[in-house]
Amino acid sequence: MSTIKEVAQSAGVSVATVSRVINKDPAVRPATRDKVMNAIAQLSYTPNLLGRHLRQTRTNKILVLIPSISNQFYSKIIRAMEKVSEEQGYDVLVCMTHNDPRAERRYIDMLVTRVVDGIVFFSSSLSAAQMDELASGFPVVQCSEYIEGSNTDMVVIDDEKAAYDAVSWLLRRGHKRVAYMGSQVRYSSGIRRERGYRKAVTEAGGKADERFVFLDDYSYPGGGRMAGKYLECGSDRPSAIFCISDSMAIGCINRLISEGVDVPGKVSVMGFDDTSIAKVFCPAITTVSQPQSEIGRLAAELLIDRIRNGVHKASGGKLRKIILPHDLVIRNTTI
Amino acid sequence: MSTIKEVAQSAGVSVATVSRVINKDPAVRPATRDKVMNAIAQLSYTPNLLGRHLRQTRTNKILVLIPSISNQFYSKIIRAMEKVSEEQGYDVLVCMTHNDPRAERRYIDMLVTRVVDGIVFFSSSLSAAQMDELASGFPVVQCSEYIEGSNTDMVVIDDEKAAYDAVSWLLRRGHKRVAYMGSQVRYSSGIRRERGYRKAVTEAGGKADERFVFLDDYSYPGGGRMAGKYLECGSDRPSAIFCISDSMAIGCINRLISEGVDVPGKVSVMGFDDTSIAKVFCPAITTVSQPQSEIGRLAAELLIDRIRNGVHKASGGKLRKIILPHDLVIRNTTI
DNA sequence: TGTCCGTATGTAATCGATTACATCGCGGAG
DNA sequence: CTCCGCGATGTAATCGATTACATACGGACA
Repeated sequence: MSTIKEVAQSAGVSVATVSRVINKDPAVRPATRDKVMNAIAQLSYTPNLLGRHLRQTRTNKILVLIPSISNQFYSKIIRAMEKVSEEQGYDVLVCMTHNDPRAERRYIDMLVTRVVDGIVFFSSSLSAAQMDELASGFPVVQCSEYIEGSNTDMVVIDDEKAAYDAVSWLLRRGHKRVAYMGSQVRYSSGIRRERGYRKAVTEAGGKADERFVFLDDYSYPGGGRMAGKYLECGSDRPSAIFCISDSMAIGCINRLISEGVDVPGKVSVMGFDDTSIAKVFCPAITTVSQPQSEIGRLAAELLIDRIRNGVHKASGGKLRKIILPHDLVIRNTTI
Repeated sequence: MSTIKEVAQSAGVSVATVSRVINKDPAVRPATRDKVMNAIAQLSYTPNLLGRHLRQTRTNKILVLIPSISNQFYSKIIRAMEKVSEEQGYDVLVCMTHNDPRAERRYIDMLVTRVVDGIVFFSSSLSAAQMDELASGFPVVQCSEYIEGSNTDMVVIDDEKAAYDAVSWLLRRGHKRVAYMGSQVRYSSGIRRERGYRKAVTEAGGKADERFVFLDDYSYPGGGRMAGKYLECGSDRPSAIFCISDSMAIGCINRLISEGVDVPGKVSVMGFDDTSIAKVFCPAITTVSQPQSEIGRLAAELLIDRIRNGVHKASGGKLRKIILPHDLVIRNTTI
């Protein structure tokens, strides 16, 4: 690989001039520019960004940290982030933590060691203090998930209220009891949704029956397994199930149907996220939708603002916690 | 942010010594090491990797380029890559091209400008010549998809044969005709699968009826839309459908069922990839499985080998094209 | 013609690390 | 007692770029 020095030599100018040409400095004579451009083409030279970034102390890249790409939910959000980022001249990198704190640490290091300019967190295993400390030195935004007690910019929905609304709706529709299917990994959103679930149940005069609070993972198979447990409960089981993801709901519904239990005839099932399959699935899934594009757009904007204006000065130093509205989408898996 | 120089000053040693401590050079006295460690902790110093990488000319990061994370197929493959990479001390970054050549170019620049050490391509919009040129200077592996006529390391399955096997199986089971549902975006794997489809149909004495070759996108809704077109074909439509992805198959099946068409009673539907939902879905989906973990593992190994041993010297300079076996997984959407 | 000024380019410091080589002090061998 | 070698540390070059500052040149003006 050729360097700026070789180009300079080959063009018969100094490295400074080559750098000027690369950076489109108007103060270089057309004739010189041409010479340099030729040399660049000749040697098929591309600047080493490490050198540039080292000098400029910025990289124009942002990192998005998610647990896993196998969860469809992130797809639309990240797409929106990419749109904003592209407009603003930033590249978006995605890394997966698989809820492994060590992996997370390695990727956070990319920020701390200045390989990227900022991070969007979807769930983190940091403590509130650690997160706050990171955010005090680097541009950081929490998205969808957030660490309880932490103070950073964030874009979220009111998960507790969303779950409360969903479960309340089921109860109002005449279901006496509602089962809960959540995540074993205690994502903050999961905790809040469970809280909303319990609140709705309690307020309706019942109390949450621990036999009907199931935990597994976010996947289709996870939903299937929980449906299995649910079926083992015998005939006094609830007539409605609130799942905290669409994948769970689908895994669950398929299991129920294959065991001959009619959905929604015998059991109503509700999902969460309104991912692309929810509308297409048969029966179409009743679910809680989040404004995914809006979430992604805002998160990217907040982050880039912090990057551009400095961690402490952006938005006058004030934190921004944006809570976006959720929405109940009634389809055909509930009566 | 503090630098190595500040740490040196604060510890009362030279930068060289600090660097030695960071890099665990055994030749530094325990007492000095402690002084330095203290200073590091005091200043909460973290090395700037740009500086290090600039000197070392490697970054220990590999980039995985995929069209979009909304396709579940990549999930398990990338997971396997992450495992290998972690063992070998590499970080995995994922970027999405959305089939936009400009976006792809920007991410390839991360390789050319030495921000990452190598790239795994899942589909690319480069020409064969461009890909070959890139591969002649940088570590590159093509995975699942590959550009026809290009010469790089690659890990793939025999898509043509896989589709041929799948469709032949349907024909042998007594289906007189088989419809094809593929991707509008002409991924190389799609082209080869279509070729395999046509070959099977032709060999069985028929010829592919263009009315029954549908193209849309890989998504659930795409499958639904094609099912709509299929239904419009009236009563002389084929009794089996071969889809080139599980999502398509699911979207398709759901649409068929909701229109009262029994699957597999009236129509058999076959998917591709054996993603996690295929087994769980009801009815469970007959599909073509690819050894995803194996694909990911091998692709990462090939790439890291090229990175470690140099583009031209790795594997004695020979290209490695690994073709892995596929497998027909018979479940309940076909008779 | 001499001074001044602006334009185009070169020189060299700099970013933050690594690392080849130099240096220093100390203990053991002769 | 001197010299050698080795272990521990420092000095300075280096990676590949950017950029502040210096300089050379040429033209305008008095």
